[in-house]
Amino acid sequence: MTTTDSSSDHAGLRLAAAEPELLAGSIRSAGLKVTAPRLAVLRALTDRPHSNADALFGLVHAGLPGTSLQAVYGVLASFTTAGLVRKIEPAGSPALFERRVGDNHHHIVCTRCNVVHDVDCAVGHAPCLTPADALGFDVRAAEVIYWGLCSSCQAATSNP
Amino acid sequence: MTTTDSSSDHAGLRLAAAEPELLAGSIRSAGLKVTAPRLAVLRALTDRPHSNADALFGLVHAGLPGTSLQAVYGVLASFTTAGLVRKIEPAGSPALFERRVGDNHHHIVCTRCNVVHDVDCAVGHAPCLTPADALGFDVRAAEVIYWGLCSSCQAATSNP
DNA sequence: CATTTGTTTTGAGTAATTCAAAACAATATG
DNA sequence: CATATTGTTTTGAATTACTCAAAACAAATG
Repeated sequence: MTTTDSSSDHAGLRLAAAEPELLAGSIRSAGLKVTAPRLAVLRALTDRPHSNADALFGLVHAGLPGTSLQAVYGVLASFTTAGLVRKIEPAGSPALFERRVGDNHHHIVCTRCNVVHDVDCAVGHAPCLTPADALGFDVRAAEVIYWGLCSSCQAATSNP
Repeated sequence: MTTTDSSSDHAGLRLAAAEPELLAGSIRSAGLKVTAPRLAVLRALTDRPHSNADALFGLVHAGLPGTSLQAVYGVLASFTTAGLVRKIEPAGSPALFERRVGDNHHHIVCTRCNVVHDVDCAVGHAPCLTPADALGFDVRAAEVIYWGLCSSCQAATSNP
């Protein structure tokens, strides 16, 4: 664990020290207790958006060896219901998580290497939120996933 | 097994008799052998689009008790790769299958009762096929899922 | 009708995730 | 600041949806 100097609040914010406080702050303001596994998951997710539970477990466990995979699942579940992270579930992939929430953004997934990137939708502000015929549904969200080949995989495919 | 009268091709098509032939025809023209489990799965999928493997197994097994769940998975896999059915995988749900393929249509899912309906996209012919920034991807498909409350669930929610 | 090729059965295995009880830790309270 | 309360994590097991592999079997082909 990094040295958390509790008297550091008198000084100017140094980035390395400030970051854990920011993470703790967002956990606290989501109404959740701040714990070491939660900080570690949130930091891992900051560094590696679109990670799955297993990858996050690997990152977290490296710095905090006591942490269990189930704890990571638990942290992710509480974060997701608290609106602190967003869970995405592309076909054929385990669930992925990201901190970018509250905006209406979508994803583009490479069918070959499975890399995921964020994309904003083409159609203005609230893209595709109105289907041609909502069939009486009260539509609350529209989820768009683009599938294709990322540029590296296009390159790898043309020169094999 | 229904009586397959191979001499029936001389007569006019009766609907009850014609249907198995139509099903067989589409299996054959997908380059697949026609078998009883395949006919049964395709028929079940005609009657109940957006079914999962388990539900299809139930329907198929009722009429063809020898059929195994793995056979249903096998049939669905071959149908999917042959382009005869489409597999959709909404978040939090097992995979669903439908016969409506080749057109660009999307889905609307009830967050309460999980009912699924087809929808055409609002934005013309190839909806959302162009993300704001494709990030160098060669985009091949766009998948849209709308989430909301279906009309029955809206009613059930307002008068509890 | 025999052969080939593809399909299904049977049985086992796996990945991702969830559940439950007990141990434990963070915040609220006296 | 000690303690109670509540929420979190650990440990261990279970479950769901799905895949794999070998042997038995059936459809199409010549």
